[in-house]
Amino acid sequence: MQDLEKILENKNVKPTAMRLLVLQLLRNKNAAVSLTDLEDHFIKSDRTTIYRTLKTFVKNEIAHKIVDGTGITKYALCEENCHCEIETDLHVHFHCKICNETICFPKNKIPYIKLPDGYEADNVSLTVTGICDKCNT
Amino acid sequence: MQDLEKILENKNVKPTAMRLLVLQLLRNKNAAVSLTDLEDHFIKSDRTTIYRTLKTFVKNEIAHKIVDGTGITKYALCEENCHCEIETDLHVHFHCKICNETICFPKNKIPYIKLPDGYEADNVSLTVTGICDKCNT
DNA sequence: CACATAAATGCACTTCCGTTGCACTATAAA
DNA sequence: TTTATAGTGCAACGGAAGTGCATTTATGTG
Repeated sequence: MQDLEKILENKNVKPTAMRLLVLQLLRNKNAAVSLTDLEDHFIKSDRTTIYRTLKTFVKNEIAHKIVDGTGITKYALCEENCHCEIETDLHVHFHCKICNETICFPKNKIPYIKLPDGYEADNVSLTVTGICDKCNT
Repeated sequence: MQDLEKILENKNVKPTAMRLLVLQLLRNKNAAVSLTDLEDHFIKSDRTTIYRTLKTFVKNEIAHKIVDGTGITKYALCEENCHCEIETDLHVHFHCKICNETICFPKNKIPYIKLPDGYEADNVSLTVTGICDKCNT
């Protein structure tokens, strides 16, 4: 619990109760979570507060915003030493259409994409949709 | 115009007026379009009709559904001989955060992603976000 | 300690998009 | 012509993201 505060302070984010709770949950879950997930979990807290907490986390490079094709924004903790650089820090995500979970594949870095002249990339997302190992018969 | 009907009939879709219009627009645009885009363009037509037209197109492999990270579903025509197979038919998409357009890079096929044992893929999306050549200074 | 300021939180509300149910219309088959 | 089927239009719902404003909590200063 102590080190959770450290994580926030290192990113210049004040360790409020809400932030610590969200951070803790993100850390214990290896799947990406949505705003609604958090809302259902922290029933005493307001949606807006959680919403803004996540926004702060993304802005201060504590968490990633993940696009998994469901249309619902998910969030997951950045890896250690992540600076959200597109060449080095981005990995593949997998969305299971059965259990509806979205998980990170940190080992699978996103390969380099050569764009035509004039195009400039600042983010890349690669999502695989299918059936995860647990849901696979 | 004649061949538009052919395209639909080849996919077992009856060539109604609405479908021909949507197909024509998708063909002339090299960018992916959203339901709202079409709605704004065909102001005399109902949203639901266009929605279902797109749904039919996707089901019958006339168009792709595209995830570009904006949270808004976009659509683009399948390439010739596309069967929406993940190994061969899927390509990279680029979303420009300035002009808000999403375009296809049919030349950039999505590289093969090796998943852990037990995982089964049925779709892959790779989207690059940034600034397109037209919006780049 | 008292006060002033700023940050964080909670509540209400809005907007946007996707989706569905139902009635109506046009088209194709008998 | 009648009947069935497919397509279209209208209305409405629900989920999710986002905003404005009031209230509470934390922080700093005299």
